[in-house]
Amino acid sequence: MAQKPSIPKGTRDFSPIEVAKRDYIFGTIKQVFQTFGFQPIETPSFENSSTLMGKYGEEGDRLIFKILNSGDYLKKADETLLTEKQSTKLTSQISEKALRYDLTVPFARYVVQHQNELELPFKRFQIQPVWRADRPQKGRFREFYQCDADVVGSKSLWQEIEFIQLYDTVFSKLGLVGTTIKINNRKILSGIAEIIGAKDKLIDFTVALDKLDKIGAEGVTKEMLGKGISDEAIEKVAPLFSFNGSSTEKLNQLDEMLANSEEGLQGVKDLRFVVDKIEALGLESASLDVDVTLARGLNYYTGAIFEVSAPEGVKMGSIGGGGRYDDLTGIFGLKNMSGVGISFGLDRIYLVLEELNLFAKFEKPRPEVVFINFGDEEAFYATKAIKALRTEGVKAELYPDAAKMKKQMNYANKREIPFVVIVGSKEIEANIYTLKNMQSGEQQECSLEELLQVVINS
RNA sequence: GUGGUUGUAGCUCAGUUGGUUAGAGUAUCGGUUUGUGGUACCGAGUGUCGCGGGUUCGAGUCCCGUCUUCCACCCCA
Repeated sequence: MAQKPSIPKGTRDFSPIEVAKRDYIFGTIKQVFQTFGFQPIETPSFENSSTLMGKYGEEGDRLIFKILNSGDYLKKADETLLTEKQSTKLTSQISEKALRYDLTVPFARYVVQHQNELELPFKRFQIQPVWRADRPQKGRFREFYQCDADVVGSKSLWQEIEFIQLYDTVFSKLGLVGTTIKINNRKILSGIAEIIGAKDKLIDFTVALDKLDKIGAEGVTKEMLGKGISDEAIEKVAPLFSFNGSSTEKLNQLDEMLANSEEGLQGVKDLRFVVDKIEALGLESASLDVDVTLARGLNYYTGAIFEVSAPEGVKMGSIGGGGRYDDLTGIFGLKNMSGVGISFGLDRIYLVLEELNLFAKFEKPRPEVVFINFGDEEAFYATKAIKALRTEGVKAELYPDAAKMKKQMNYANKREIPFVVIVGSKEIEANIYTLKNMQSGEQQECSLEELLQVVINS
């Protein structure tokens, strides 16, 4: 009984054409990373659970794929936990490894572990898959690629400016015009929370504020009330719900609102520095938008926060994000290592490029010439020519079986291979090749040199 | 984790108020054409109708469970 094959939910197979398109995006991002001075590293697909757990909040812990210990893993497990079905506690006993959830935390681990070998500031990029036990939906998978660039060992705001330029460069090169780079600063959010006396509820407050564009002022108010933030406090931040104007105007308003918060004012100052420089330098295809509601769930951010949204009209979650974290390595025992980084969501960028038809010029990967196979003697003769073609960098192949010619021609046709070479006893005898142009249908007899020339010049 | 949605041939999909042997297009293979593809014509094969249970004389069709798909929430790239 044949079993119907399937792949786990949230995972995908990639066909040759899809791989070609993905490689194009990878290549573009990689090349830009390198021109900005980043060096590649790679880390293992799975880490010790202790490295990952607790770094992404409670929700994050739930979404981490845990790897079962090998061997008789239940032997060491606590009987009581087992009978009481305490999954969370039991998990730490039967699983000591987990698939990485993002690239930032493994990078922090890497920095700490290799701190004595690194030249600071250290600029690294990393393009690898990550896994999340999430429920899939549009643009959300359980296995997907992240393309991260981070700098550690520098608090310079110039780094933040560079990242905005980096985003702009990548999206411009991909032909993705009209992206919006949203920027905010965690210190501003802290400052606001401080002003309204809800500092202890900073996370709840920011998560609620983050949903403004989705659920509106009313929804946000409702959610804040639900989290125990007072009416009075919400009234104080109400101006944020209808925040608009130019970046400078927004920043001026924030200065006023945060006059009594030292941290908040510092955030505005930092943000202003970055925004002013970007406005003076200009961007190619993206636009920068100061968005006070931008919060991002990850709680390790301490300074700037970035998020990139696709051009208007494309329904897709953010296609990139990042920010500054002052103490990500602290938990691994290395203090005072400020870092800032950004991430590209490759799979979502792919979907956006597809939707906007920006892959139009893509061709299926295929050889340029295929040699018809009439039998071993003919194949031997053909192989010599194929070797010569390959030496010249021409993608050439021999049809592996001496199948019916119709079948071989059909193969060339289906794969859109532009040239077919026919070699039978007639050709061998005259030491020539019959070259057929599949598009025009024209055929010519030629020497190896002529064949090379025609194919190369096509 | 919550709510909804989807599943029939390799692919895209029909399939009536439950009723005989579940169809079409496309793809595949063979032939018209033994050294010539794309077009045309002729022919062939293909399905545990997602899986498991139930109702019924009878289930692709109705009910329940489960998995999968897609969507929304939560969260996030």
